Amino acid sequence: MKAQSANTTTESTIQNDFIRQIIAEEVKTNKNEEQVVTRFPPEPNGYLHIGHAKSICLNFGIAAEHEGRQCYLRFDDTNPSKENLEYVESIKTDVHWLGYDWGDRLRHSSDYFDQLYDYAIALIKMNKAYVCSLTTEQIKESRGTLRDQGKNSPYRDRSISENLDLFERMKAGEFADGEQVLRAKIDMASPNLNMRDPIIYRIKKMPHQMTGEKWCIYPMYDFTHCLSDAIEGITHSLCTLEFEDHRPLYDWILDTLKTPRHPQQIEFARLSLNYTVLSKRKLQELVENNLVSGWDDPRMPTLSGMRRRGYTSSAIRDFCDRIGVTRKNTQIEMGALENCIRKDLEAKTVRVMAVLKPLRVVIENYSEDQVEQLDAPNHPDDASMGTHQVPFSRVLYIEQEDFLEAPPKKFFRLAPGREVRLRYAYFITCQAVIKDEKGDIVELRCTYDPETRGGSAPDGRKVKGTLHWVSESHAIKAEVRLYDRLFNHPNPGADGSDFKAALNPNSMEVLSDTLVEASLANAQAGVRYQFERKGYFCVDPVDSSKEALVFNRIVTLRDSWAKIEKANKRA
RNA sequence: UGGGGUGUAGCCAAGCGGUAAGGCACUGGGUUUUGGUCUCGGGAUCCCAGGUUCGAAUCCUGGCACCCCAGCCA
Repeated sequence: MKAQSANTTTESTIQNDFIRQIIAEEVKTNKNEEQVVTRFPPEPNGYLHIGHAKSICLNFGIAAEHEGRQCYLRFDDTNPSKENLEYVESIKTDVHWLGYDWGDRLRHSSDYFDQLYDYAIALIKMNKAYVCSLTTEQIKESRGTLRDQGKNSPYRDRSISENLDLFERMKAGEFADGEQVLRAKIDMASPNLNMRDPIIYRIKKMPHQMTGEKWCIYPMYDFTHCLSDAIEGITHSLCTLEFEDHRPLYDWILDTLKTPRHPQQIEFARLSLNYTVLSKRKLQELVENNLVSGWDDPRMPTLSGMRRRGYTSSAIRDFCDRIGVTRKNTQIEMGALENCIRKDLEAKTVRVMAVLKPLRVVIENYSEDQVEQLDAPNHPDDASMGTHQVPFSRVLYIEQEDFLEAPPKKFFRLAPGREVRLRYAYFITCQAVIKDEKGDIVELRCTYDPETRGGSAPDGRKVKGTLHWVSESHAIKAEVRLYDRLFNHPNPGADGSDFKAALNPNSMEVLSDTLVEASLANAQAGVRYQFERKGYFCVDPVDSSKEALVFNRIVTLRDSWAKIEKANKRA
């Protein structure tokens, strides 16, 4: 049996956020005769990030909790100038990886272009929409400001037949981009800017990733989204807070067109994480300026980046469960995310030894030609995970930071004359320190106690420190990439400066002389390990090969010695 | 002195008139062949001010702070 509690990743906490409460109440009072249906509606104009994961978990999660289990994956592709198929594919990959399946409910807003066009015609016929011939600047001017109401367009009272004709000609390509737009006729005096005769169709003479050359007019988000929801039979249209002001328009369109269904829009706060940025625009900027290696750079908060880094989807789902869903703008600490991945990996990961920054150790009383295979459990608290063997010999390497000539208080590791345990092996005592001409330590001469094989002394004597190690002649050289937070400011760019100025120059440290234990010879791409005492690592799926292993550090272990060290320095 | 939102511990977050859950972080102890894990313990009177009530984080009034909105982006 595992020592830790069972509900780390398999059982998720029962969620009862305000949205689920609303839905539960409605189900109870049978408001929706149909079942609960949701949708995740990304625009394919970038890669998904951890913020999208929150929405995915919410939408697919809620659907899964109700009869029918329906959640659509809908690409909101109404702007061909920003969208492309590469993004579509990456989004599908990421949603699946996160553990969700849309079944046969894959849709594009562009699937509805014909219906949307008909709805626009209907609006015109109801005298609720008109073609406006004002220029972009004129529309902007007449819209008014936050304080002052707008002015009616001189084209607002065109006849229905003229509007029908003009709209038809817009569709036929008779006008240039920007020359005409279709606007909903609502109220230019509304205090809500979205209601001041919003544009619902614009001319864009460019091919669309899905519909090709068929259209040169494209519907705007506000017109498209509510109708797409209605067409699909979405019952609850969950979106982020900035769309709150759009809800009256969402409702106006559906009410005015008397759609058979009227989904309910509910807004929640988007995720914000400190020490990173979660905005497709900013992430794209990092990619385009080569400040990271790509959308899947392991330092990126994108799902593809986190996946490559070694994050598990279960940890991300757990994270989304823990942060909750509210209407409060908050900033979550990176530590909360790290806690989730540590917790997940703690239970699942095989323990191995890897010396990141090696220091040579010669065991003087161990014969040169001897090699012992020592048993090492794969997991200290889960015998069912089995064991593996690690070779021990006369020349070893330990971590440089595990030896100090002049150890401070509470330093339990190796020092001249001190005895420590080599994990799963023997107690060793440092007898001499060898330095080069510059005075740098290059080697330690130690002795071992043959009686302590396996790591405990028959006489009952204790040692405070246990070090990880590798055997020189058996170890495998590997590259290790130590990742740290991408930014060194909790809220990059918040003070009005360029967010890129807050980039952490030390967000990646590449170690090329790392030595890993022999059992890692066949480490497969994407597999995660715990390097004992150092952290969780993942075989890089892109750059690693059997000949040249590359490991990414997913996250460090909690390090209480680092805290003591810090406190020592302060004192 | 336009409209829409939000304010519970350092960070999240329950609470829905009956006397402040939980998690993360921090911190103290125990266990431990990872200074890991596990485990036990420690912190708030709920933005402020009035009011209603036997009783308010929860209701009312008035403030204050912060966020969002003036793309032919989503």
